[in-house]
Amino acid sequence: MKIKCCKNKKVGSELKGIVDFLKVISEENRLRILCILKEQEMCVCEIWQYLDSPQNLTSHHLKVLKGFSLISSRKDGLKVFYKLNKIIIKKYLKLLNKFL
Amino acid sequence: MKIKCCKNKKVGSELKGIVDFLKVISEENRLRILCILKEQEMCVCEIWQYLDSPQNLTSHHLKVLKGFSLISSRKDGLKVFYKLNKIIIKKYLKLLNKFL
DNA sequence: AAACAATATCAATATGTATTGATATTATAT
DNA sequence: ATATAATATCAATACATATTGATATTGTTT
Repeated sequence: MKIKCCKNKKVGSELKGIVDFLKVISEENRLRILCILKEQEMCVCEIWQYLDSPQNLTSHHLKVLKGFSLISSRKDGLKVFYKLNKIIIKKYLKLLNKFL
Repeated sequence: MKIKCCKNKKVGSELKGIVDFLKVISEENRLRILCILKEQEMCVCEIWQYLDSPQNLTSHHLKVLKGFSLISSRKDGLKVFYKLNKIIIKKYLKLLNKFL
């Protein structure tokens, strides 16, 4: 019996990567941020009002998402605009679909 | 600006459902259990040895997965065999892919 | 330079979830 | 009936993560 995700080292570490990705997106605010940014680029002040979540908390979630390269940002004056990193997200989704 | 996942009630509750699903599978042992069961039906005593996770903890994770209908079980003497509920899992993956 | 607006950071706390150890349950075998 | 094997449950603890409140940073406007 060769169970891939338990015996194979490469597959095992891929699985850990997926788990980390899932931990990041399994939070309501963060998943919502991704959904919002799927439709359009947006600045923080708009995002946190859409979420109905305080500014600092939203900022923190954005940092987590960015730390995982699921989103990227550009500065424009006072504002910081975030946008979705569709390629990275697709990569993880593909991997997840392969595993499940 | 009509951001679906924030304004639309139905979409919003779908999102919460996805989050719950993601919370369940974003745990290494549980995801691994799903991967194992993808390949074959298996009893608890085999599963926990594959995972290298104690019996009671494995049993607990199985309960969580079953509570979400991601797996189902049948009894055969002393042993309990678990198998993947592929249809439910596919349903959630499809939904997730729609959102991201 | 001072005031303001948008964003980020940080420490403290709260909340949730995984893990452990001990024990209960269920079915089988002697 | 007793002993054993497989699984499940439960309370206690440990650990991780989200949230809050206060403050810092950065760029803009006057």
